[in-house]
Amino acid sequence: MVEEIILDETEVHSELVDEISMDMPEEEELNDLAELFKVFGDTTRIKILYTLFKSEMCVCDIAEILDMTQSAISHQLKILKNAKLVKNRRDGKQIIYALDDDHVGSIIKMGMEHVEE
Amino acid sequence: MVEEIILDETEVHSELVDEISMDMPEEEELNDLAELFKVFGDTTRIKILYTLFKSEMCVCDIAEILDMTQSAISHQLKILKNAKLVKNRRDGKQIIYALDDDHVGSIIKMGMEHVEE
DNA sequence: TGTATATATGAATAGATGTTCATATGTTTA
DNA sequence: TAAACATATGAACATCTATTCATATATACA
Repeated sequence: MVEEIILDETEVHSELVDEISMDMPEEEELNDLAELFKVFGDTTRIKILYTLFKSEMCVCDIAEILDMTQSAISHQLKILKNAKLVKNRRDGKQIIYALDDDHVGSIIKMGMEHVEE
Repeated sequence: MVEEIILDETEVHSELVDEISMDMPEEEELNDLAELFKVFGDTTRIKILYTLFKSEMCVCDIAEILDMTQSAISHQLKILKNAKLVKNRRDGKQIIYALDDDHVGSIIKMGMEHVEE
Protein backbone atom coordinates (compact mmCIF):
# COMPACT_ATOMS: atom_id res chain seq x y z
CA MET A 1 0.00 0.00 0.00
CA VAL A 2 2.67 2.49 -1.04
CA GLU A 3 0.02 4.80 -2.35
CA GLU A 4 -1.65 5.07 1.04
CA ILE A 5 1.57 6.09 2.74
CA ILE A 6 2.31 8.70 0.10
CA LEU A 7 -1.18 10.16 0.37
CA ASP A 8 -1.09 10.16 4.16
CA GLU A 9 -0.92 13.90 4.73
CA THR A 10 -3.54 14.53 2.10
CA GLU A 11 -5.85 12.03 3.77
CA VAL A 12 -5.52 13.64 7.19
CA HIS A 13 -6.35 16.95 5.60
CA SER A 14 -9.24 15.42 3.72
CA GLU A 15 -10.58 13.95 6.95
CA LEU A 16 -10.65 17.40 8.54
CA VAL A 17 -12.61 18.76 5.59
CA ASP A 18 -15.03 15.81 5.86
CA GLU A 19 -15.41 16.28 9.58
CA ILE A 20 -16.28 19.94 9.22
CA SER A 21 -18.68 19.13 6.42
CA MET A 22 -20.44 16.57 8.62
CA ASP A 23 -20.53 18.96 11.55
CA MET A 24 -22.21 21.73 9.56
CA PRO A 25 -25.61 22.51 11.10
CA GLU A 26 -28.71 21.64 9.13
CA GLU A 27 -29.34 23.63 5.99
CA GLU A 28 -32.67 24.79 7.38
CA GLU A 29 -31.21 26.00 10.66
CA LEU A 30 -28.59 28.06 8.84
CA ASN A 31 -31.23 29.49 6.54
CA ASP A 32 -33.33 30.54 9.53
CA LEU A 33 -30.28 32.19 11.05
CA ALA A 34 -29.46 34.08 7.87
CA GLU A 35 -33.11 35.11 7.55
CA LEU A 36 -33.04 36.51 11.06
CA PHE A 37 -29.94 38.60 10.41
CA LYS A 38 -31.39 39.74 7.10
CA VAL A 39 -34.21 41.32 9.11
CA PHE A 40 -31.65 43.30 11.13
CA GLY A 41 -29.86 44.23 7.93
CA ASP A 42 -31.97 47.20 6.97
CA THR A 43 -31.68 50.75 8.28
CA THR A 44 -35.41 51.30 8.52
CA ARG A 45 -35.97 48.15 10.53
CA ILE A 46 -33.02 48.87 12.82
CA LYS A 47 -34.49 52.32 13.48
CA ILE A 48 -37.88 50.81 14.26
CA LEU A 49 -36.32 48.35 16.70
CA TYR A 50 -34.35 51.17 18.31
CA THR A 51 -37.52 53.21 18.68
CA LEU A 52 -39.50 50.36 20.18
CA PHE A 53 -36.63 49.69 22.53
CA LYS A 54 -37.40 53.10 24.07
CA SER A 55 -41.15 52.62 24.22
CA GLU A 56 -44.02 50.73 22.68
CA MET A 57 -45.71 52.85 20.06
CA CYS A 58 -48.37 53.08 17.39
CA VAL A 59 -47.60 52.92 13.68
CA CYS A 60 -48.24 56.60 13.03
CA ASP A 61 -45.77 57.70 15.70
CA ILE A 62 -43.07 55.44 14.34
CA ALA A 63 -43.73 56.90 10.90
CA GLU A 64 -43.43 60.41 12.31
CA ILE A 65 -40.21 59.68 14.20
CA LEU A 66 -38.58 58.08 11.17
CA ASP A 67 -40.10 60.64 8.80
CA MET A 68 -41.43 57.95 6.49
CA THR A 69 -44.82 57.01 5.06
CA GLN A 70 -47.25 54.96 7.11
CA SER A 71 -47.29 52.35 4.37
CA ALA A 72 -43.54 51.85 4.34
CA ILE A 73 -43.50 51.44 8.12
CA SER A 74 -46.42 49.05 8.02
CA HIS A 75 -44.68 46.85 5.48
CA GLN A 76 -41.53 46.72 7.60
CA LEU A 77 -43.46 46.04 10.78
CA LYS A 78 -44.96 43.02 9.10
CA ILE A 79 -41.50 41.67 8.36
CA LEU A 80 -40.43 42.30 11.96
CA LYS A 81 -43.53 40.55 13.22
CA ASN A 82 -42.99 37.53 10.98
CA ALA A 83 -39.51 37.28 12.46
CA LYS A 84 -41.13 37.38 15.92
CA LEU A 85 -39.11 40.44 16.86
CA VAL A 86 -42.16 42.61 17.54
CA LYS A 87 -45.71 42.00 18.71
CA ASN A 88 -48.78 44.21 18.47
CA ARG A 89 -52.11 44.87 20.10
CA ARG A 90 -55.07 47.03 19.20
CA ASP A 91 -55.90 50.12 21.26
CA GLY A 92 -58.96 51.76 19.76
CA LYS A 93 -58.13 52.90 16.28
CA GLN A 94 -54.44 52.38 16.81
CA ILE A 95 -52.23 49.32 16.69
CA ILE A 96 -49.51 49.46 19.30
CA TYR A 97 -46.25 47.71 18.49
CA ALA A 98 -43.66 46.55 21.00
CA LEU A 99 -40.53 44.42 21.05
CA ASP A 100 -41.29 40.72 21.40
CA ASP A 101 -37.93 39.26 22.19
CA ASP A 102 -35.34 39.69 24.91
CA HIS A 103 -32.55 38.98 22.47
CA VAL A 104 -33.21 42.00 20.26
CA GLY A 105 -31.32 44.32 22.59
CA SER A 106 -28.46 41.86 23.04
CA ILE A 107 -28.07 41.29 19.32
CA ILE A 108 -28.03 45.00 18.54
CA LYS A 109 -25.59 45.63 21.38
CA MET A 110 -23.22 42.97 20.04
CA GLY A 111 -23.40 44.56 16.62
CA MET A 112 -22.68 48.00 18.04
CA GLU A 113 -19.59 46.70 19.82
CA HIS A 114 -18.20 45.50 16.52
CA VAL A 115 -19.15 48.62 14.60
CA GLU A 116 -17.76 50.98 17.21
CA GLU A 117 -14.26 49.52 17.11
CA MET B 1 -54.08 79.92 27.66
CA VAL B 2 -57.10 77.70 27.20
CA GLU B 3 -55.57 76.20 24.12
CA GLU B 4 -52.52 75.00 26.00
CA ILE B 5 -54.62 73.22 28.56
CA ILE B 6 -56.77 71.56 25.94
CA LEU B 7 -53.74 70.38 23.99
CA ASP B 8 -51.96 69.19 27.13
CA GLU B 9 -52.13 65.47 26.57
CA THR B 10 -51.25 65.83 22.90
CA GLU B 11 -48.24 67.94 23.82
CA VAL B 12 -46.92 65.42 26.30
CA HIS B 13 -47.24 62.77 23.66
CA SER B 14 -45.62 64.99 21.09
CA GLU B 15 -42.73 65.61 23.48
CA LEU B 16 -42.12 61.88 23.78
CA VAL B 17 -42.02 61.55 20.00
CA ASP B 18 -39.61 64.50 19.83
CA GLU B 19 -37.42 63.07 22.57
CA ILE B 20 -37.11 59.72 20.83
CA SER B 21 -36.41 61.47 17.53
CA MET B 22 -33.61 63.46 19.18
CA ASP B 23 -32.23 60.38 20.87
CA MET B 24 -31.97 58.37 17.65
CA PRO B 25 -28.32 57.46 17.02
CA GLU B 26 -26.56 59.06 14.10
CA GLU B 27 -27.74 58.05 10.66
CA GLU B 28 -24.23 56.82 9.83
CA GLU B 29 -23.95 54.66 12.92
CA LEU B 30 -27.28 52.97 12.17
CA ASN B 31 -26.23 52.43 8.57
CA ASP B 32 -23.02 50.79 9.71
CA LEU B 33 -24.99 48.55 12.03
CA ALA B 34 -27.43 47.54 9.29
CA GLU B 35 -24.51 46.92 6.94
CA LEU B 36 -22.93 44.60 9.48
CA PHE B 37 -26.08 42.54 9.94
CA LYS B 38 -26.56 42.45 6.19
CA VAL B 39 -23.25 40.59 6.00
CA PHE B 40 -24.59 37.97 8.42
CA GLY B 41 -27.81 37.81 6.45
CA ASP B 42 -26.68 35.38 3.78
CA THR B 43 -26.56 31.61 4.05
CA THR B 44 -23.26 31.27 2.22
CA ARG B 45 -21.53 33.79 4.44
CA ILE B 46 -23.00 32.26 7.60
CA LYS B 47 -21.66 28.88 6.49
CA ILE B 48 -18.23 30.34 5.83
CA LEU B 49 -18.17 31.92 9.28
CA TYR B 50 -19.29 28.64 10.82
CA THR B 51 -16.52 26.82 8.99
CA LEU B 52 -13.84 29.28 10.01
CA PHE B 53 -15.11 29.09 13.56
CA LYS B 54 -13.91 25.45 13.53
CA SER B 55 -10.56 26.13 11.91
CA GLU B 56 -8.72 28.59 9.71
CA MET B 57 -8.73 27.37 6.16
CA CYS B 58 -7.78 28.06 2.54
CA VAL B 59 -10.28 29.17 -0.09
CA CYS B 60 -10.36 25.86 -1.92
CA ASP B 61 -11.22 23.89 1.23
CA ILE B 62 -14.06 26.24 2.06
CA ALA B 63 -15.35 25.82 -1.48
CA GLU B 64 -15.16 22.04 -1.11
CA ILE B 65 -16.94 22.00 2.25
CA LEU B 66 -19.72 24.26 1.01
CA ASP B 67 -19.79 22.54 -2.39
CA MET B 68 -19.60 25.84 -4.23
CA THR B 69 -17.32 27.35 -6.86
CA GLN B 70 -14.05 28.95 -5.84
CA SER B 71 -15.18 32.18 -7.42
CA ALA B 72 -18.38 32.42 -5.43
CA ILE B 73 -16.51 31.79 -2.19
CA SER B 74 -13.85 34.31 -3.10
CA HIS B 75 -16.45 37.00 -3.71
CA GLN B 76 -18.09 36.33 -0.37
CA LEU B 77 -14.79 36.26 1.48
CA LYS B 78 -14.10 39.72 0.14
CA ILE B 79 -17.35 40.96 1.64
CA LEU B 80 -16.52 39.31 4.97
CA LYS B 81 -13.08 40.87 4.91
CA ASN B 82 -14.43 44.34 4.16
CA ALA B 83 -16.68 43.93 7.19
CA LYS B 84 -13.56 43.01 9.19
CA LEU B 85 -15.07 39.68 10.15
CA VAL B 86 -12.26 37.62 8.60
CA LYS B 87 -8.57 38.15 7.94
CA ASN B 88 -6.19 36.31 5.63
CA ARG B 89 -2.55 35.47 5.10
CA ARG B 90 -0.64 33.86 2.30
CA ASP B 91 0.89 30.41 2.72
CA GLY B 92 2.63 29.47 -0.48
CA LYS B 93 0.07 29.22 -3.22
CA GLN B 94 -2.79 29.31 -0.77
CA ILE B 95 -4.52 32.14 1.05
CA ILE B 96 -5.56 31.10 4.52
CA TYR B 97 -8.64 32.76 5.96
CA ALA B 98 -9.55 33.02 9.65
CA LEU B 99 -12.06 34.83 11.82
CA ASP B 100 -10.94 38.33 12.73
CA ASP B 101 -13.35 39.29 15.44
CA ASP B 102 -14.22 37.95 18.87
CA HIS B 103 -17.82 39.10 18.45
CA VAL B 104 -18.57 36.83 15.50
CA GLY B 105 -19.20 33.83 17.72
CA SER B 106 -21.27 35.86 20.19
CA ILE B 107 -23.42 37.39 17.49
CA ILE B 108 -24.14 34.02 15.87
CA LYS B 109 -24.86 32.47 19.26
CA MET B 110 -27.38 35.24 20.05
CA GLY B 111 -29.05 34.65 16.72
CA MET B 112 -29.23 30.91 17.32
CA GLU B 113 -30.91 31.44 20.68
CA HIS B 114 -33.67 33.39 18.98
CA VAL B 115 -34.04 30.97 16.08
CA GLU B 116 -34.11 27.90 18.29
CA GLU B 117 -37.06 29.08 20.34
C1' DT C 1 11.30 29.91 -18.30
C1' DG C 2 7.03 27.47 -18.97
C1' DT C 3 3.30 25.02 -16.80
C1' DA C 4 0.22 23.96 -13.11
C1' DT C 5 -2.14 25.49 -9.10
C1' DA C 6 -4.58 28.89 -6.08
C1' DT C 7 -6.97 33.01 -5.73
C1' DA C 8 -9.04 37.49 -7.20
C1' DT C 9 -11.96 40.20 -9.99
C1' DG C 10 -14.92 42.57 -13.56
C1' DA C 11 -19.07 42.02 -16.30
C1' DA C 12 -23.44 40.00 -16.96
C1' DT C 13 -27.66 38.04 -15.37
C1' DA C 14 -31.40 36.38 -12.63
C1' DG C 15 -33.68 36.90 -8.47
C1' DA C 16 -34.63 39.39 -4.11
C1' DT C 17 -35.99 43.63 -1.72
C1' DG C 18 -37.78 48.42 -0.16
C1' DT C 19 -40.70 52.13 -1.29
C1' DT C 20 -44.64 54.19 -3.44
C1' DC C 21 -49.33 54.37 -4.88
C1' DA C 22 -53.96 53.08 -4.68
C1' DT C 23 -57.12 50.94 -2.07
C1' DA C 24 -59.16 47.70 1.34
C1' DT C 25 -60.19 46.75 6.22
C1' DG C 26 -61.47 47.94 10.76
C1' DT C 27 -62.57 51.30 14.54
C1' DT C 28 -64.50 55.54 16.48
C1' DT C 29 -67.47 59.36 16.58
C1' DA C 30 -70.95 62.63 15.07
C1' DT D 1 -75.26 55.13 9.22
C1' DA D 2 -71.78 58.28 7.26
C1' DA D 3 -67.44 60.40 7.75
C1' DA D 4 -62.92 60.42 9.64
C1' DC D 5 -59.03 58.12 11.20
C1' DA D 6 -55.48 54.27 11.67
C1' DT D 7 -53.58 50.46 9.63
C1' DA D 8 -52.83 46.71 6.18
C1' DT D 9 -51.92 45.09 1.70
C1' DG D 10 -51.28 44.02 -3.35
C1' DA D 11 -49.05 45.59 -7.55
C1' DA D 12 -45.49 48.05 -9.80
C1' DC D 13 -40.97 49.80 -10.09
C1' DA D 14 -36.26 50.76 -9.21
C1' DT D 15 -32.39 49.15 -6.85
C1' DC D 16 -29.48 45.82 -4.86
C1' DT D 17 -27.26 41.28 -4.60
C1' DA D 18 -25.34 36.47 -5.31
C1' DT D 19 -23.70 33.51 -8.62
C1' DT D 20 -21.55 32.40 -12.99
C1' DC D 21 -18.23 32.90 -16.57
C1' DA D 22 -14.07 34.42 -18.41
C1' DT D 23 -9.85 36.01 -17.28
C1' DA D 24 -6.06 38.28 -14.62
C1' DT D 25 -2.61 37.80 -10.95
C1' DA D 26 0.62 35.38 -8.14
C1' DT D 27 3.24 31.49 -6.43
C1' DA D 28 5.49 26.84 -6.84
C1' DC D 29 7.73 23.50 -9.36
C1' DA D 30 9.91 20.95 -13.14
